[in-house]
Amino acid sequence: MTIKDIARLAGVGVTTVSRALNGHPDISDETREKIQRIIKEYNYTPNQNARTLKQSAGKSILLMVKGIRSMFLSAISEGIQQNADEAGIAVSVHYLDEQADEVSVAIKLCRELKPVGIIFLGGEISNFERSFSQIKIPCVLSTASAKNLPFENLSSVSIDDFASGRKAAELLCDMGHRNVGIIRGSDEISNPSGLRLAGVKEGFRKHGIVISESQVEFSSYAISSAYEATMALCGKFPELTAVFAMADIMAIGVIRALLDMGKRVPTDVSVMGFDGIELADYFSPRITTLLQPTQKIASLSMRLLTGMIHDTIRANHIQLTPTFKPGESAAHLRRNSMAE
Amino acid sequence: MTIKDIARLAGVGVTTVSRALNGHPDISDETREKIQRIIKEYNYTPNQNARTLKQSAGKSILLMVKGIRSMFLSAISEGIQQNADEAGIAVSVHYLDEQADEVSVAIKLCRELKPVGIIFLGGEISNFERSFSQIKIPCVLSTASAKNLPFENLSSVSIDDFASGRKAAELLCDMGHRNVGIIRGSDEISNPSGLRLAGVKEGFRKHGIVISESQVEFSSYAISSAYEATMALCGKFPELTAVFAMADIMAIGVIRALLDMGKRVPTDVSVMGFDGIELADYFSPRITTLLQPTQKIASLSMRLLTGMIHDTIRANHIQLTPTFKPGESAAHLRRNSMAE
DNA sequence: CTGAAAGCGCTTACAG
DNA sequence: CTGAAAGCGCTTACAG
Repeated sequence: MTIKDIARLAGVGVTTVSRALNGHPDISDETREKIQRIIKEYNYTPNQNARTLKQSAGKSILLMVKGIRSMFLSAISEGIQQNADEAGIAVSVHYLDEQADEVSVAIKLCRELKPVGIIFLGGEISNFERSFSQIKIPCVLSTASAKNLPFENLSSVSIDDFASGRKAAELLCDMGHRNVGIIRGSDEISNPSGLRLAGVKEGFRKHGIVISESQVEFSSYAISSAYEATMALCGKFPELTAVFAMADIMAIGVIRALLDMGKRVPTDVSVMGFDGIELADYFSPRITTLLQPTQKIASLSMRLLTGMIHDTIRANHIQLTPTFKPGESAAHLRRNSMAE
Repeated sequence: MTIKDIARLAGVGVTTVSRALNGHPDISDETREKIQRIIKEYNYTPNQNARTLKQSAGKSILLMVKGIRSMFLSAISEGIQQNADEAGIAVSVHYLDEQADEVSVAIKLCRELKPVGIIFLGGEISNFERSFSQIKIPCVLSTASAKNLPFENLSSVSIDDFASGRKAAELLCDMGHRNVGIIRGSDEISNPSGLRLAGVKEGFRKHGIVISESQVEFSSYAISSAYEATMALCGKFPELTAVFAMADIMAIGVIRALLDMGKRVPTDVSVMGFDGIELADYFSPRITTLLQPTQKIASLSMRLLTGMIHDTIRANHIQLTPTFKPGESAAHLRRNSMAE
């Protein structure tokens, strides 16, 4: 069943069928209805390959989600898709794992899908530096800031990662913690966890505390990875009274590791997470965390992208602030366990 | 940059470039190497739209994953992709949400991707009954049995859901539980949770216990949904001493709800999960569960599919057995809280 | 081992 | 308002 069959059945040319298919105005109501009836009757759907092969430009946007299992990104992704639905914009979602190069994949997809714009959820700055210049359509990087990148067609929506790290440090300081271990993500300085770590250091420095490398461990976004990292951290920095994990999913591995070492949370060790995923609120203890405004990130990403597509705005870099969400996993340091 | 440009650059015809691209044998080493050098140099990748538009049959398999956020299905999905990688088979993964009709979507994708086979992860039996007859290529349904469906090109790999439900009932009975609440999934009788519920009833009947409708609540695969379901369940069946949740992700919502009602797990109420996702092992308490053999499901699914594709086997329905995994969320009923 | 030509199923100027 | 024709970038008989 092709457009030719429909044309024959309807007694019209293929051009006319194409017009009916694409809601083109130059067609009589009568003809359009007849064609639509036949399409329905034969349950015909046009071949997308042929369509995009020929089309000079598609009309959908591309959503690249890096971190298929991430509950945090899922929440934003769903928000974006909802926003797009409401605006009548088709979105083609592509999932990548943590190691993939999202920019290279996007470049390839651009040729095949010819999207009008792209939203990158959870991208890696270095991938953008390496090859984003090949992408010429409007794009938005969500959850990491692109303000230091030299691209005029790339906006970004993120939290202020440096300030967020500082805030985490201050919250833990206010609770009396002086010996804090840190579980961080990706090892790039310009990525969110690099910026947050710098913020944490700055926050502690204000209180006269220097964070050394022995207080920091790397982890991927797998719970098991955070578990291992915590074991290693406690080995090299046993005096810690609190752990700051840069993602709630990591905090879960952290808490389990602490429990397995016979430590109570938060009585012996406090744990602070980051992101504010749904699971954090169902965990036991409920995870004390810094909540990222996922719905705001979603709607702003869409708004920036459509604005750039319609040429009403230029590339723009928005930074939001996370909210402290008290849970049950962090508490004031007890006097008797203070090292000082 | 198209195949024509490459042909011009290499001083050969497009047919020859196509041959080099597709690893066709009828080409001299010299020519192939020259073409490959140019492809690398210009970083050319063929347009998939044009390719599949023309190709009578593709060579990739389709993997339809229903339940994008499901950690259980993710584990199987990753196993399948790994198996496919090792066998040198390309797989195109498509994610759907719980409400989508995976069979209709697959029918559409077949026309566009022309896959040689499809694996459905987490499908709904009723969708297969409605429209699977339109699919003519070999398919495998994973995690639900298709043995009662009349399709010669559809195999299945699943656990024996009825026996699994009975096993859960027996385990809880052995722990002394007589008043067990059940949090089940999808409301279709022929789907896994329907079969498991029938198994649970059978298991309890052997011990002279009848499970009434007031002991059963529905839940989606969202933690919050299981939380609400548990609240409702405890309202209408307050005497329960154990809850069987048909997915670990539900068990998390169940435990949180019980804790919020001031009940201790497992001291006051035992909770048994299902699936054996990684998170279950990091939760506190560790979730007692029935572990599905995800890696075995993955490898068998691939083996069945490739066997059918190469016509060496016919459609086949394999049922596996889950393993009891003792955790910390279920325990023997304490004497003093026994109702009898 | 190689290449010219047909054609996959659409869309898009172009002409009427 | 409508249709014949060109062409998107490939693959695939076919002929050499």
